[in-house]
Amino acid sequence: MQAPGPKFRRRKDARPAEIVAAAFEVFAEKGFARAKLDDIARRAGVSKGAVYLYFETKEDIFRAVVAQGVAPSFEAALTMLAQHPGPFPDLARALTERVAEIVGQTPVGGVVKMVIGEARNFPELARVWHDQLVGRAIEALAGAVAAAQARGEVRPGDPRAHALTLISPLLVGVIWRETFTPIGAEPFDLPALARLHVETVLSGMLERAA
Amino acid sequence: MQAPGPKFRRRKDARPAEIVAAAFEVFAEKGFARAKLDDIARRAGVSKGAVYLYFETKEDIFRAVVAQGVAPSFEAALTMLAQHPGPFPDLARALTERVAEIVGQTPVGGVVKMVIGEARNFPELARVWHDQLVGRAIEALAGAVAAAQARGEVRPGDPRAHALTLISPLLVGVIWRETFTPIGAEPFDLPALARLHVETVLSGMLERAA
Amino acid sequence: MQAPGPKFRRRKDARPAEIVAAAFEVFAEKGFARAKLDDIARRAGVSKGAVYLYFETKEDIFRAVVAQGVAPSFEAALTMLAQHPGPFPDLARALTERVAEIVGQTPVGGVVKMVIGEARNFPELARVWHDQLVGRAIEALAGAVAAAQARGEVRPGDPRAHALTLISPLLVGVIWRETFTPIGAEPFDLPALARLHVETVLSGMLERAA
Amino acid sequence: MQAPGPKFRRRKDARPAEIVAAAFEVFAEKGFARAKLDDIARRAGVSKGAVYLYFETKEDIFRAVVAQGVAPSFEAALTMLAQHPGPFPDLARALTERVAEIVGQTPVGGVVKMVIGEARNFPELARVWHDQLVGRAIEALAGAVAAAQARGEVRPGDPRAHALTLISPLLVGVIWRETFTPIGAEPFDLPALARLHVETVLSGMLERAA
DNA sequence: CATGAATGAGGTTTCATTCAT
DNA sequence: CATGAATGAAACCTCATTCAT
Repeated sequence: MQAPGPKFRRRKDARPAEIVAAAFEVFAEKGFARAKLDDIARRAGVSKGAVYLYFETKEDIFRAVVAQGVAPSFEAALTMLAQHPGPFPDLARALTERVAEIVGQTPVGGVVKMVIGEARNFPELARVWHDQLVGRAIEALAGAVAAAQARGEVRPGDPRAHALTLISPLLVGVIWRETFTPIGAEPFDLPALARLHVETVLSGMLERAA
Repeated sequence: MQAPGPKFRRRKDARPAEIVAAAFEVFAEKGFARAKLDDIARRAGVSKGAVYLYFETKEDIFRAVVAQGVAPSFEAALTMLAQHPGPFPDLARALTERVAEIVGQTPVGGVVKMVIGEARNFPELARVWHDQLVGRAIEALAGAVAAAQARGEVRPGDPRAHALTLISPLLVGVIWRETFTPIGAEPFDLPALARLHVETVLSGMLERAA
Repeated sequence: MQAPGPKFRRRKDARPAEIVAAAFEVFAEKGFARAKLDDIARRAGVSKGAVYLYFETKEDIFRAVVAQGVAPSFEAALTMLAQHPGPFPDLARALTERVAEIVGQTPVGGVVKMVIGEARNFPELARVWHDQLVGRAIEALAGAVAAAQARGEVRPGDPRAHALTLISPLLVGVIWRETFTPIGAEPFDLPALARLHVETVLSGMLERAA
Repeated sequence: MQAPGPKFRRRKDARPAEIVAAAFEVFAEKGFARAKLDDIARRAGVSKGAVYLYFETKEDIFRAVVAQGVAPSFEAALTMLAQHPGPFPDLARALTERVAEIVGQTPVGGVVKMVIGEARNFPELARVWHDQLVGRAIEALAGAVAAAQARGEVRPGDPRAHALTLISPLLVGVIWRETFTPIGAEPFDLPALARLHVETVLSGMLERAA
């Protein structure tokens, strides 16, 4: 009933990761809707049908891509945040440095773009990203700020707002890279940005010794 | 000089704007690909065919939405930036306050989301946004920073980076509102955030009187 | 060293029959098109590839199912018909009783459904069923009726029509069971139906003793 | 609006019926699964897309075809059954004659085949057919039988079984026509069959005047 | 012999765009 | 100018069939 065709090798274990990797590239490049299954499959080196051996639908692949994007080594940064005992400036410097590294060396940017662009269409994904990453990070950082405030290290003010002040430029830096660098806009040097930013903000946040 | 025409003459001229307004809502809600011409037409109160009397393609509508969705509101802020004569802190406070207002009272958020999500698919739009808005804003702000640095008001460091430090939290605040508030995440109070942020950063940016 | 258990000694010869049995269930449940090779293989306890060691195509399996689904059970009834020497009422009673049994104890119903539903798509199957079973049965029964008419036992009238009168309710009973019982319709008691029916019809068919 | 008007393009009112008619032919010929939307559209003289202006899915078209198949003038027969006041033999003769007519002149046969073949996959359709047609007919006929039994006109026995005896040959006749006539089997003359059958059965059902 | 991962043609469904009215 | 029925090119997804292991 169906036509024959050539075969390839069997790589059951490796396939899903290969497909997710290929899908990541295509989704990051085209967005969800313009990404074609055909492209994903071709880039993964498999047939369209093979993709459906591992994922139920195109949305499922997207979910896998975004969910996997949560992982990359932010865990370490979050743990650092939650447990850091020392003075606030040290924490802030270590954290922004670490985040700048991650952001510079992993493709989080692509995922961030996807999450922002498809949050309305995939609310579960927005929720996962909030609950497991962004929300946790903000709360943890706000917690550290509040503790520092209690110790008199940091000036008063909504700790969540302080937290946003601290990490926003890095996020905007990634978005800039994803959005404007491809059309030739001058890029930002993220590590340098991070260093300058953290010192500026620390100077402003810390209670001045009168 | 002519006498005003019949009533629905006015309506005729208003059509394109009505369509763009309707399209804006649909695009902001669904994203480009999931927005249906049918929805746009219905929400604009016209037939699908009528849309094609004013726009060539769906992409054209999108371009119009993105082009018109923001520029007007920000023009004033940009002018303020370009011409502000006074000391840097005054400018920074005026600017962030103005931006927080705009961001709180207009649907820029939706457009920002679209630009980020569709930049790869519509590079001209990314370019327009960069050249006419974001890029200009950054450069103008960086210029003001550089001038203040020359006057010894602001500490050394890449002026563009300083500029990013200054406006990022507001941008992230809008993105947060578009991305995570719909799934129940705690929102940020943007004006309050702006006020706290600008004071913090100013304290840190300004050269300390020794 | 241990002697390998005999568990791997699958009854090779039984395989095709097992597959046909599994296929029968799936076809009866889903119809030809919605029956999946995967289901058939799984239900037969073999791999999909194994199915193709014994059958060329899905259609082949279907042919085997339909061909085997009937012949065995009815052969005896047909022989009875062809050879029955006694008076017509005895034959009619014996036959309907036998048919009711078969119909009650075997899954002919499923096959009947398939033949009716797929006759246009598999004309050879319709032909096989007609030539080897239904047609033969009708002709044989019509022959018995004609003989009885010749002996003056049965009233005049097209013998094939009389034959249809005699067996239709049983056939409709099976179809009812397959079609309407699953949705909760009140079922028919086939043996009771057969008994009442044959007596009614005999009373009507038989020439009245004057 | 009116008039034998423009037969060109826009036929919104006529389309659904045309599509259902075309679909009926294709479904009757191929069955649900092998019927292609393309064929249905082409036979209806429209594009594939146009079909989806009037029906949500292929299944919907099928539902419309089957639901419409319930209508054809059985209503009159059912009313006749429910209200017939006269003696049972008159009712039986009128009814079988009417049913034979309907069955001979309308394409119920095709629908019957569909209902039998797809009952498991479309249980709602089986239910509609049972509740609105077949079940009602059986119950009404059984009611008439029971009334006749109460008047001493008809011999004892389950009234539903008597009802099945009465109408089964006609149903089997239609199925035969759909299943075996296309492959060259000798057809049945349904009106003649109906006449012979009803007389036979009546002779057998009626209480003999002792 | 047996397995099951892989293939890819084929079918359904969507929706931007057109054009007769 | 407006309408909205109609089009048809994609795009997703299924599953019979094959063949390397």
